Order: sequence, then C-alpha cells, then structure tokens
Amino acid sequence: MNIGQAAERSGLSAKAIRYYETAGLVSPAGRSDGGYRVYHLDDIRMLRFIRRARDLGFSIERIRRLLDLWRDAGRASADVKHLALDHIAEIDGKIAALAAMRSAVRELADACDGDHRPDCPILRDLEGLT
Amino acid sequence: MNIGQAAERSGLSAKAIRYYETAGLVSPAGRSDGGYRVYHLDDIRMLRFIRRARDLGFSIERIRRLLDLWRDAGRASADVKHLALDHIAEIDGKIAALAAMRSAVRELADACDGDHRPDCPILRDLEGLT
DNA sequence: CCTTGACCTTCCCGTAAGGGGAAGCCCCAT
DNA sequence: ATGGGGCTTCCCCTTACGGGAAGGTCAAGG
Repeated sequence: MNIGQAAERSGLSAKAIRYYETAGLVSPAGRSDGGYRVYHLDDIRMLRFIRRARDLGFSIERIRRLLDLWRDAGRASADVKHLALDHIAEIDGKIAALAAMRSAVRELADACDGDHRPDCPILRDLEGLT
Repeated sequence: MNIGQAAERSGLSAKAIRYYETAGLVSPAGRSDGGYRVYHLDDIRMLRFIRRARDLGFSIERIRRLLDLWRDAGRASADVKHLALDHIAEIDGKIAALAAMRSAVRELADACDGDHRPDCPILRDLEGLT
C-alpha cells in the first residue's frame, strides 16, 4: 500500500511518516517501480506503535530506544520501564514549571480589579518591585 | 551603557535582547559612534519587565501586548487581566495534556515488573490493543 | 604608536517535530 | 490522451533564542 493508506491506517500524517524515515526512526520503505513508498502490515504495526508513543508524549529519541527494545526479543522489561520513568520525570518537571507560573500569574490576576481604570497589580509586578 | 551591561542588569542575555529588537518587542536601541547599541535606565526597566514576563511564561506575542498596555496610561486593567487569564488558560491546557500523559504512562509503568524478563505491559500497550 | 584582549557587530546554522506549499512525476479511469 | 488525484523531493516556516564565525571597536598597557 502507498503512504496515504499507511497514514490513514496508522493515524499519522504522510508528512510525519516521511519525517520518521529521514529521522532514522523507521528504516526506509521499499519503493514501487514508480518510486512510491510501499508499506506492509508490519510497517503499519510499527507506525501505530510510534503514534501511540507520540500520543503519550515520548520524544522521537526515546521512541527510537523503545523501538529497539521492542524488536529485541531478549530485552529486559526493566529497560523499558526505565525509559518510561525517565519520561515521567521529564513530564513532572514540565508540570512543576507550569504550575509555578500558573500560581504566580493567578495571584496577580486575582489581585487585579479588572475594571476600566489603569491601575493594575499585574503591570506593577512586571515593572519590578525593586 | 552597552548591551553587555544591559544584559547583566536586566538578567537577559545579549542575544535575547537583540532578538527582542529584531522581533519588534523593543524599539531599536540608539547607536554609539562605533555602532554599539546604547542603553539607558528606561531601557533596562523595560528589559526587566520583559524578563519577568518571560519568567512567568508569557509568549513574545503576549508580552508585546502587555508592553503596549504598560505604555498606555489610559489602559483598562481589565485588558491586562484578560491577557493574564488567557495565559493561565493556555497553561492549564498544557498541564492537562501533560497530566493525562503522565497518568497513562504511570499506569503502564506500574504494571511493568521491571525485571530481567522481556514481558512488558508498556510495550504491549504501544503495540496496540486492537 | 602599537598591540592585546575584551567587547561588540552581523550573519548563518541549529534546535523538536513536523506543516504548508511549489514544481514535477505517476497512475488509473474515461 | 487527458484529467485529476496521489506521490516525490525540496525549501521555508514555526518558538525563542544559543553557538559560533568573521570582523570592527574600545580602553589599557608597553
């Protein structure tokens, strides 16, 4: 099947599939006589794997390692778990940073009347308290 | 003062200051005879404003609007508050997305023994349940 | 006066993960 | 054979800068 069909069946875009190929995530697809990329069911399975991992927020680099483990019948589940825990730690870091910003902005917004007058604690904070 | 001093006093990098200039966030700095950018105390105040806003996660585009309001003596605090609330909504969206990923990955990781054996629910999930 | 070294300038490339779109083949049906 | 999709590669765009090259400027010291 062609890339359009592969995209539809995997839930990825054709652009993304080509990108994964150039990024070395998937090995170059075979080509038809006319130069079209050709995909088989095994490829679709791998593309769906990638899609699910992307949905879970895994980076391309980590997905590369997940795929390596997936293909390695002798893998240790500990290695997979380690990747997942690293990913969680990264997410936690991002959430913490966002939550800190959120509460700071929230406090400023709460202190702001939000009326037609120009006086605003938000701007006063940004101006600097020093 | 030169850009290095301005950077030090504002807490920004010289690169960032030049970037804000090309991005139209700040008006082009005056130049010395030798072509160096020259900054005054007012500029430092604005740069610190930008830095604080960046620390709070505001995008360049929103900071542009914040600066417009800051300079507008006749502004309504409601407009500033609106920008802040928009920002909070954006942060909330990101946090929600990250939290959803986190809990999904967490569940998979919890279900994984993490031993030397190859069997792993994480990979089974990524493979697709269908 | 000259040199050194720190500082500054512009310019270009790189980031993550693709999206958008152009120019040009390929393929199938009519 | 022709029309219209689908496919190809290629290049630019995104965020908010960081890194580094090539070269100009400035102040201090010999």
